[in-house]
Amino acid sequence: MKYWLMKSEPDTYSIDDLEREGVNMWEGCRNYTVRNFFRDQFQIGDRALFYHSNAEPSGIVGEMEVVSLAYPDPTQFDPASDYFDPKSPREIPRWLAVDVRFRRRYPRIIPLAEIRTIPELGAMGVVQRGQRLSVMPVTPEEMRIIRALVGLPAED
DNA sequence: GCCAACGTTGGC
DNA sequence: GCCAACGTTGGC
Repeated sequence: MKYWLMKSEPDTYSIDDLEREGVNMWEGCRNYTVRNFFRDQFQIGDRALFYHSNAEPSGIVGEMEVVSLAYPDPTQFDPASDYFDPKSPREIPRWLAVDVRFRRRYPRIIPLAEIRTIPELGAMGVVQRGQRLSVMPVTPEEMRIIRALVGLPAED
């Protein structure tokens, strides 16, 4: 099982939305590194931290579970979508999506400012200057530390 | 709202 | 295939 961190602006899609809906298609990623993570590394059962970006405060707000393998993101073919990509060939879709399921909301937000104070979390992409990937891997040790911050066991 | 960082695009 | 211009991300 792999661990991930996935960012969303809560004004666009928040953990409240995911908690209400249960399962959601994580669509609209238009970055090749993220596309390759989806294609090559995402597995059903992987866990992901839900991170609110451009938020007050920005930080980790809960966890979700990957419940599908990657599949072509339908929004790339939808002219009405903000994510429409007219250059993506239908036969070889350029962009992928995965389905995620709500697992838990943390009892409190873990703000980015707090993550920055923990030396063992210094390698996380989310604390690194200029790191803008919306999906990035998290190590088991980082996951353990983050869960401990909110009183959860390392395994669940 | 500002702006640094960096991925992507496109001219050549 | 280089690289400048442009657009986007996202913290502050």
